[in-house]
Amino acid sequence: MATTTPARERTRREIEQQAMALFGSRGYDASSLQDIATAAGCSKATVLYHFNGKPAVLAAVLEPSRIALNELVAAAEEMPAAAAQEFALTRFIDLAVEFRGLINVLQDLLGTLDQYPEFAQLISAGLRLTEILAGGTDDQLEIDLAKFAINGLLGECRHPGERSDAELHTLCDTALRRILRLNP
Amino acid sequence: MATTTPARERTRREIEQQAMALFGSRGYDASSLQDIATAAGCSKATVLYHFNGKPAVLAAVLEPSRIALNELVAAAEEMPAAAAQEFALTRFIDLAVEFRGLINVLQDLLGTLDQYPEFAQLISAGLRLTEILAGGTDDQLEIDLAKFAINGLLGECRHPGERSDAELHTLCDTALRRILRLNP
DNA sequence: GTCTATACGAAGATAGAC
DNA sequence: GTCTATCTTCGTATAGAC
Repeated sequence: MATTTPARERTRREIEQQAMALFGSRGYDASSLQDIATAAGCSKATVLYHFNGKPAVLAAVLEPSRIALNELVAAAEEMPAAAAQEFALTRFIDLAVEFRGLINVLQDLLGTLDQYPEFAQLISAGLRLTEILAGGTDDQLEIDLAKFAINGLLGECRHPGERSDAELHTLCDTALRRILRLNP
Repeated sequence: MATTTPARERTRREIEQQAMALFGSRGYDASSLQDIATAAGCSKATVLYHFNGKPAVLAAVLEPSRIALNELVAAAEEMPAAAAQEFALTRFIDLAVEFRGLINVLQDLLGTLDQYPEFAQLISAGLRLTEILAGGTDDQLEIDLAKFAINGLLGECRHPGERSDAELHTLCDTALRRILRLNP
């Protein structure tokens, strides 16, 4: 079962890759199924044969970041609160910088994301991350401040080319530490 | 010229109000011209007679907040930097809370907003606000932090009904003061 | 001046031929 | 598996009734 899919999944992966490039550069809404199909060298119907609608294409594109976020949260939940907070802060900034091309997509969809069951796990991981970043406190204000910080971070990661990875990293680290009152 | 438009502008205002309600509850993209026309009790073509395209409807809906933001920035620019910073912080939070129903719309459109000349002034006012909130410094990190704060604030104002105005106000005030290192 | 009726191209999605 | 043809609805544009 390891020698898989010689030509079988080739089209699917091609669609996925082209969709990722288009979503990253133009955003989700501005990338039509026709655009994706043309870029992948197939027809619109073929895209919809491999993926059950446009949101499913997006879900496939976001899969690697979803897995990474889940692993981050799972690892943090094994730690005591203070260590988890520090761990989540640094690792989440790493993730945001690494996948920053896709954050455009998330921001495009944040308002309607909860309408798609494909993204339920992504949303719940985001909520758990919020609580971890808040340091495990019960104080609703601190939890809301952590959410505030995540929103700011997502907004900052949307403009590729303006900053280097290192600059973006510094900015996010400074902002999160100030909001969460964590020393560097 | 004061006794104006008995029935003249009634349809226009009705369209504007219904569009504001729809944009606020469902977002811009999810509200079609047909939805707006039906809610206003007229046809799609009538909407387009009064407004030169869907973005023009949005511009009309955003007009009050645009004016308020411009007045805020203009007033702040008459003050010394430190006073302007404090003034902009408190007044901008007031505005964000007051118009929070429309912030969904802004977030929907932030990625493509610069494609519409209707919103150039709104964007430039936002940029000037960022500099004022940064306290008039030249430090790019501090300016970026102010932008970070605005992004967080916009993100927080999107969920109506979850918090009271007072709670939202407290949250934004705390977050902005922590990021900008301003004492309460 | 105000509005309705109608048409156009492009979007997402489906059915059925090959 | 992949295609063409077709459906509905979207935003937009125009012609013409009142």
